[in-house]
Amino acid sequence: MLGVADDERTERIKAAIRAIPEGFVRTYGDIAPRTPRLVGKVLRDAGDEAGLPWHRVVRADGSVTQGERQLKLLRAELVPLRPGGKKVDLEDARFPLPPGESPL
DNA sequence: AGCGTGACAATTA
DNA sequence: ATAATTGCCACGC
Repeated sequence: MLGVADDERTERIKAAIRAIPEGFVRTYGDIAPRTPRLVGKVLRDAGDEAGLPWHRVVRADGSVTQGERQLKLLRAELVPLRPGGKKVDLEDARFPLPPGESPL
């Protein structure tokens, strides 16, 4: 079995990330208002090839965690960036909360 | 139980 | 706008 028992918290986070459509982003705090660091841990543990759109997860101020590598992926998906191109325009790119996934 | 660490967030200077 | 500080909470040893 490849995927084994991820904790419910971890699984919930993965699902939330997977739910981000192309062209949009969500912040760590939006996914887990109380434990944004858990999200980072999950992403790091998952790796770049985990099937998760990790590049669509950005910080609360619109800055990205993985630098140019992530920015390139975001630009490729037409994600609205702020002048300067270093941060995401959250006002336009932030994906609304999908039904069924309410933050604690 | 304590201690250190972290793909964070909000505040203050 | 950048840097430093504090708060937060979950994980691993």
